[in-house]
Amino acid sequence: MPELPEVETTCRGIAPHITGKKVKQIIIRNTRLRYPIPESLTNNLTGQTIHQVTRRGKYILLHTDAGVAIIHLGMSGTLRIIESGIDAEKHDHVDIIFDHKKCLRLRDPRRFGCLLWTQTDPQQHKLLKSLGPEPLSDDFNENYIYKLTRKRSVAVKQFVMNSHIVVGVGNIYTSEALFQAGINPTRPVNKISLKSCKKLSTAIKDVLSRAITQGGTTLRDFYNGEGKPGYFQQQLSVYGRESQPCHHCNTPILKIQQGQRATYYCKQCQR
DNA sequence: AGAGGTACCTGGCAGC
DNA sequence: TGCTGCCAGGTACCTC
Repeated sequence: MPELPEVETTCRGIAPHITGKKVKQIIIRNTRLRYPIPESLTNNLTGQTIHQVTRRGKYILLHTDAGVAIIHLGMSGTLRIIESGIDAEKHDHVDIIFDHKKCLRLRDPRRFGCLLWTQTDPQQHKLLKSLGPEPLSDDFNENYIYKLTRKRSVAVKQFVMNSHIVVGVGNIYTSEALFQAGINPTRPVNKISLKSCKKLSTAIKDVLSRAITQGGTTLRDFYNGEGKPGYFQQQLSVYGRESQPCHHCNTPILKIQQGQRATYYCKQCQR
């Protein structure tokens, strides 16, 4: 489910409710996420005060004096704030219960997400260490893209989706950004000019920013920290629009397969 | 080093 | 109604 806008929306949704609050109890109903939830999490996080909620790529970090909880929502995870005491449903794997009777509940049907604990710098954690730059930062620009693409022949769609190149841009927003940039998703990256790299970085920033403003994209099951859906799906130009007319030229939108993932594009507008 | 495939897991839906 | 197969927003890890 979540790409960067959804994770950012989740962070913004939960932060005001848990920042400065003390963890009273942690209930783990199922430790079997992508990586097993470590015992060190319960042992160390209980009794700690969350002093900051931050995001790195699609990872959500809960900072305390004792260490940092690292959360990834995978394909189907949600984090929401509820009143403590509400019955858990089938895929509600973890409750972090706070002093003020609020509960941060992690639900993840497909269990592709994770919940880890680190006592050292989270940026140096194995999972975060080699991530690419944040797409909305100045480090992510046409020169960066141009330099990294010269010796690669992979399709631009797969290049953009690689988190070691740039974080947070998943299947939906890659298709959308490539449409906005007018670039065919199958184009080998080393065939893209500096000028097109500029269009690409600009489009990625624009699509992500607009999606964050809309509270993310809810296709089936994304809800923010307060249980509300996102609205960006109403503005999708190509994603999920196979055979429907392109908003710009009326040509039917194509759906193809790239690296086992669906790609949507307009062959007329994207060259 | 880069590219491609596989694995993890469940739910929803189309088709029979 | 019920079964089967396919698809889904992610990404680490393996091999070539």
